[in-house]
Amino acid sequence: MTDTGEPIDRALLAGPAPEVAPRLLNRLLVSRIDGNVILGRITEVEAYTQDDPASHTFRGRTARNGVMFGPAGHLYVYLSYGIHFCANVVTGPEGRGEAVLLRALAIEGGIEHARRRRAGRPDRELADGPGKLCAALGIDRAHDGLDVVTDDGPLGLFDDGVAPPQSPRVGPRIGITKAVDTPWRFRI
DNA sequence: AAAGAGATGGTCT
DNA sequence: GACCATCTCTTTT
Repeated sequence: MTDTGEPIDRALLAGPAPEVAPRLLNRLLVSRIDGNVILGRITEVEAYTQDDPASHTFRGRTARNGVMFGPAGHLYVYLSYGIHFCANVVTGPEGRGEAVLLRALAIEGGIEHARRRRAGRPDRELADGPGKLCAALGIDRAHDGLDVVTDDGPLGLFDDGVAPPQSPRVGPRIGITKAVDTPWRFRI
């Protein structure tokens, strides 16, 4: 089995999303969906909190966003623009309604499976967007609520010893219309 | 290289 | 019935 290190510490995810987000850079997201093992290193993320007008949780709990109010370390998956799935890692204390959107990955293992799921695209475009990374790894709404801080699920977050960047590139988030100046986007 | 527009469906008002 | 935490393809510079 590939050396992916160990699952990341759930306690690390219990902090505020804007603090957790940059620490997820360079972690490994491992997919075993449909029996295909794919490793992706996280290269871009965004933080969303409950006080944040751009967040799905800003107006309170609904059927869709319920997972974001649950315990840290679970995955919040939603359908974007009726076409693409987007995946978030829930952060903060239970009841708080915040998460980190996974925006981009560098595929480091099982790339042949990612290529098949993203047929016709060059390697650098396999997972360089939130919808694209879900397509490449096979993530869909069946995975909403899944615990990703475990070493034996279909999806897992791992720390293989590569440190997060000391000075990630920080800037405003993408594709939103509210709180457009809040600098909660982090990338390598 | 940049800009524009259509696709497409669930969620919430 | 409006509004999207997007992507891709087409058209224009």
